[in-house]
Amino acid sequence: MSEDRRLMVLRAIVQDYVHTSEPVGSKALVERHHLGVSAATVRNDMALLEEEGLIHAPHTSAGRVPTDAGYRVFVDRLSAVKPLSSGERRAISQFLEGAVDLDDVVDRTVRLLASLTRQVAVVQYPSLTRSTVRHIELVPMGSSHLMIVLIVNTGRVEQRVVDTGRALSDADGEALVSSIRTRINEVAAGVPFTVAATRLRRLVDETDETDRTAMKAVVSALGDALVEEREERVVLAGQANLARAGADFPRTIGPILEALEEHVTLLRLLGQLGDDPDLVSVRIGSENPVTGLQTTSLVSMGYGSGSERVASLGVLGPTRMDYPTTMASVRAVARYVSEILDDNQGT
Amino acid sequence: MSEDRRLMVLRAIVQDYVHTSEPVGSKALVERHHLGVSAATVRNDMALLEEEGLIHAPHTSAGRVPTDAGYRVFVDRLSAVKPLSSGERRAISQFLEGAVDLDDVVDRTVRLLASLTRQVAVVQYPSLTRSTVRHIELVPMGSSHLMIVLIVNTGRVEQRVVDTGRALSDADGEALVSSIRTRINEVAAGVPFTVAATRLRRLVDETDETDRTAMKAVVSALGDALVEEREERVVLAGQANLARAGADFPRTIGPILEALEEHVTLLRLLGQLGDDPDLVSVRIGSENPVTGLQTTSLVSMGYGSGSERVASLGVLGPTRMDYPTTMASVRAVARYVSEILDDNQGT
DNA sequence: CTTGGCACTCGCTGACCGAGAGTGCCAGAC
DNA sequence: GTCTGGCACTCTCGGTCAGCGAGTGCCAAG
Repeated sequence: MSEDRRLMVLRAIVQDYVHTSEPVGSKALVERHHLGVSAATVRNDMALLEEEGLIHAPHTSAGRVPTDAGYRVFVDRLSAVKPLSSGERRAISQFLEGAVDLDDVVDRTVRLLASLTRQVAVVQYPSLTRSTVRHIELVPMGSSHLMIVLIVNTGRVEQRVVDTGRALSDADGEALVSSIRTRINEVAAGVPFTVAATRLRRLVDETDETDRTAMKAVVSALGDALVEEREERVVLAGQANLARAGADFPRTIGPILEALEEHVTLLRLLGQLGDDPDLVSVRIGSENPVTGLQTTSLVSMGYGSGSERVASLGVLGPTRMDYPTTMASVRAVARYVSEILDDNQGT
Repeated sequence: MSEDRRLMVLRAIVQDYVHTSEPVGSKALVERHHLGVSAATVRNDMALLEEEGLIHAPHTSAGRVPTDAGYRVFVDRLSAVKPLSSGERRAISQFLEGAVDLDDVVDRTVRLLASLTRQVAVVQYPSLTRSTVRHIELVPMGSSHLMIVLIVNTGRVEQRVVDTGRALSDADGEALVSSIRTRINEVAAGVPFTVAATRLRRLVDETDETDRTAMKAVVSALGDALVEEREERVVLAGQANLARAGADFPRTIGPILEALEEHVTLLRLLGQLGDDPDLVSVRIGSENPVTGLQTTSLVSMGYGSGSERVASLGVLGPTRMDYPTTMASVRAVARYVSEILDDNQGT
C-alpha cells in the first residue's frame, strides 16, 4: 500500500470536491482521474485516509469530504501555487497603477482582490508602528486655534486642531508658531513614531515658561495622533461573495458577517502571519482561533514598501476553496502593492 | 363600514406582523388588540383592505401581511415617530462626542446607527460640492517635490505630491514656494470649490514665465484634488444584521449584499431625499428603484453643519421593520451629527 | 352594519417507500 | 502482499399521502 498513492487520492478528492462541492465517491474518482487502480482499491485508501483524519464521510453511505487537516496536507504537500496568466498580471498592475493616493491604493487593492478571487478581501492599512514622521506642519486657524498636520513617510496624513489659548494672528503669535514648527520638526522629522513621541515630550520641558502651554498643547495633540494612528485599520470588500457560496455555510453566514465587523480581531488574525513573511500564509477552518470564522479559511500575505512588511492583506472564503489559484492571486496582488508603495515611497 | 376602523385594523396588522413576523389572522387580531368588534367584522375589513392593495394573503388560508403600499399608509398616516428615551439620547450624544476628527465622526455614526437600529447603517461622507477651501499648505519634500495639503472647511484634508522640476531647497526655491503659497491662498482660501478651481486656473496665466511651470504643476494637482474629492463616499456597518433577519429575505441576501457594494448607486439613492430635507424620508420595498433592494426599506435623512444639508445617512432593513422607532433613531442621530459638525465648524 | 356559524381551502408535518449512491468486507487473482 | 470484482448493507433524498389546524368567505339572523 503505497503512501504516495494515498496522497494522490487525497489530492484528487480535494480537487473534485472543490470543483463539484459534493462528497466524492470512489467510483466517480477513478472515472475522472486516471489513477490506474480500481474503485475498490481507492476505497481501501479512503478508509486509511479517514483513519488518519484527513477525510470524512458526512454519513455512512455518502462520498468523502476533506477535513481541515486534509486541506492542510493538500496545501502543504500536494499543490503548487499556480502562476497567473500574463493577462491577469497586466490587468492587476494596470488597475493598481491608476491610484492617486494611499487611500486609493488600499481601496483599489481590496476591490481587486475581491473580484479576482470572488471572495471576501481584507486589506490592512499600512501599519504605522514602524512609520516615521516625515514632516509636521502648523496652520493657524481662527484667533487662537492651530491645525496640526502630521505627515507620515507612508504618505498618510493626520490632522488635529488645538486651542493654544493665545492670540496667534499678531506678530508675536506668528513668531511663536514658526518657532514651534521649527523645533518640533528638528526633533521629530525623519524619526520613528515611538522615538518622536518621547523626544517631543522632552521638548516641552525645555521650552520657556511663556511658550510652554502652547507647546504643551501641540505636543499633547501630536502624542494623541501618534498613538491613535498606531491603532490599525482594515478595509473589506466582496462580502456579497459569501452569499454566493451559501452552500458551504449551512446557515452560518450571520456569524461570519459578524466576525468580519470585528475589525480588531481581524487585525489580530492578519497580524499572526506565518514564519516567513514573504510566503503566503494559509489558515484553514478550525486552525482559525476566531469564533465564527471556523468554517472559513484565510489566505494572507504581508506587504509593504522596501524590505519591511508593514501590513498584510488577504482573502477569506469557505474552507472549500481553490487554494492554488487563490494563493497565486493573493501573492501577486501583495507583490504589486508593495511595488507601488515602493515607487511612491521615494518621492 | 367606517374607514377609520379599517385603518385601525391595518395598523394592528402592521404592528403584529412586525412583532411576530407571521401572517396575522382575524382571530389573533381581536385577541391582541381590543377593537371592540368581532373576528368576522375584522374579516370583512380585511377583505376590503386587500381589495385596496394594502394587505395581501400569501395563500388562500393564511393570515394577512402588509404590502409595500400598506406600509406606506402606515408610515404616512398611522404612526408617530416615537421619541427616544432620555437615556438613549444621552448615550448617543456621549458616543458621538468622543470623536476626534471627521473620519472618526463618520465611523462612530455608522456604527452607532447600526447597533441602535440593529440594521444596516449607511452614512454618506459630507459632500464637498458645497465645501470651501480653508487653507492650502505647501511642504517641500526631497529635492524638487512639493507636498500640497488642501484643508477643507468641513475638516477634511487632502494631500498630493507633485514634482515641480526645480530645486526647492536653496534660497530661491524657498522664496518660490512661499510666494506660490501666498498667492494661491489669496485667491482660494475661504472660497467654494468650484470658484476656487477657476480662479486658480486663471492664476497660472498671471504668473511670471520663470515660475509658471511650478505654479502650473501645483494648480493642476489642486484641480485634481478638488474634482476628486467631489466624488462622494459612503460608509456601511451592520451587514451582519441582514443575516439575523434572514426570515425576511427568502434566499435573497446575496443580491442585497451586492447592491450594498455598489456605492455609486447607494449614493444616488441617498441623494434622492424627500421634499423636506428636515424630515425623515422612507423608501419602502418596491418604491426603491435599485434592483436587489426591492425587499428592503431605506430610512434616511439629511445632515450637515449649519443650515446646509451636505449629506445623508440612514439605515436599510427589511420592509418588515419597526418604522416608528427606526425613524426616531435615524432622526436623532442625524441631528446629533449635525450638531457635532456645527461645533467643529467654528474652530 | 355586525355577528355567529359553517363549509372549504391550503400549507405543514410526519410516515412511508423506492431509488440511487456509496461503503465495507470477503474471497479469489496476480 | 496487494489489488480487484462482487455483494450485502446503510443511509440520504425525493415523492406521495393522509391528517391537522389555522384561517377564510359567505350566509342568514340579530
